[in-house]
Amino acid sequence: MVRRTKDEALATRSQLLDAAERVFAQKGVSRTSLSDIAAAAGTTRGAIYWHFKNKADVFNAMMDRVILPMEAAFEQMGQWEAADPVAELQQATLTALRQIAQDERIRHVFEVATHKVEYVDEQLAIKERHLRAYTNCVRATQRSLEDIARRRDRPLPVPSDVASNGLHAMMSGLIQSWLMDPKAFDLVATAEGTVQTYLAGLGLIQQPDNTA
Amino acid sequence: MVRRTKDEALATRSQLLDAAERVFAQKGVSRTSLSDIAAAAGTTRGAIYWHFKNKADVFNAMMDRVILPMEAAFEQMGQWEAADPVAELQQATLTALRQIAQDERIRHVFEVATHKVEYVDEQLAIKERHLRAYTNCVRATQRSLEDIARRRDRPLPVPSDVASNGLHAMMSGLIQSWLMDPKAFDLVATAEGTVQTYLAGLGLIQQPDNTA
DNA sequence: TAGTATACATACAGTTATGAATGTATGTAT
DNA sequence: ATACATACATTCATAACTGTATGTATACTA
Repeated sequence: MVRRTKDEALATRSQLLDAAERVFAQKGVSRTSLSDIAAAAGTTRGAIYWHFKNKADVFNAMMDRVILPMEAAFEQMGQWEAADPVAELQQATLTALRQIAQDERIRHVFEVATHKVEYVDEQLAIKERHLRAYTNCVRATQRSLEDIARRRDRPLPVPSDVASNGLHAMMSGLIQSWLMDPKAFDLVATAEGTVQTYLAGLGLIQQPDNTA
Repeated sequence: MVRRTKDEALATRSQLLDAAERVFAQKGVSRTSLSDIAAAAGTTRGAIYWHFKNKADVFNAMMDRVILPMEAAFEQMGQWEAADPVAELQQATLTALRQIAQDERIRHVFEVATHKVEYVDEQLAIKERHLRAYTNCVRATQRSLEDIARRRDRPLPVPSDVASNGLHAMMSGLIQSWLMDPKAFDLVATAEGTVQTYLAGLGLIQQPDNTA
């Protein structure tokens, strides 16, 4: 009913995205109508159509808001020469998991992205971006592994692309199954153990000692 | 227009499920109408409503037709004492992957299950079953790993639940990312390498030799 | 301070899917 | 041969969602 100031308008925009996160996570993307989102945000569809083109646009904006910062953080890895590249690799993989385990909003968005959206038509663009980000991440890890092997002057037991694909598959697999049933296991602890095991299998670190 | 014999009726039923597999894989579950499926099967919605209750029922029947046999096959593992349990474990994990890589129908259904359906409402039941199957599989592997460790009289470097969770996460993660982009890497070859690496990390086999 | 663009709310028209109801011709049991 | 159940096809009413068009009161701007 009233014209808002610019700041207030930005606030409603982010409230709409907040609402979208919640409703998408609860009902799935296809089964939530724009009315649902508007109601959850305390507005009407008019506000949505003012700020966004349509539901796909809302979805993209919601993803961007969470994914872009995470991607930026990952781009950092391997930029400068690390003293202990193996430790750096472990840290990089585990920080992402910690965020998912701790931050509810990130978890909601990941939940939507993994089990509450169908990657067809308009959403295909997101899938492509998701895929590119994943591929970049795998390649960065691959380069890192090759660098480590070169420094040690000993080849990896498997090709570097195989090794990096396996590591990332383990990560995303853990995230997936943990999102399906968060109380089945402790995400961070399990990830620590399995990453150590895998890196030990690659001959990069010693086997963890399980004498508890 | 015509009354069919019982065999013909069963044939239409499976033709409907075949059509559902194709159309779901192409358009996603929520965006395909029952008219779409009927048209793809060369019938009308009347046939669907005769054989199934609604779209969710069609989806469930479609999943059952592929998943039930696979589950049954997995139940076999570890039933009798294997001469080489480690090899048995490797075989069990790899056969599932080979099926997905080779059988187009299984691949379609997995594609739908991973990226073309939203697990909410009616589909929640399928998610639960999926989860139970996954959990059973993880537990079976866990017991197998414990058995192996006991035979060797040497504990695993990480707790057995952590070890088995990691192995299955790697498998499902590989399947997921391969389905997203099948030409990114060779599924079976990569799985072989990473499983070997992981089992080597657990101290169960020697490191693979990469001197090609 | 008048005018305009903004930030929505409301109203409307069009499309589409759903489930139920009904029609119908044939297989099948008696 | 008759009667009924089967295996669909067709029709219909309804609900829901979408996009657009329009209304409106206010913030901003000159």
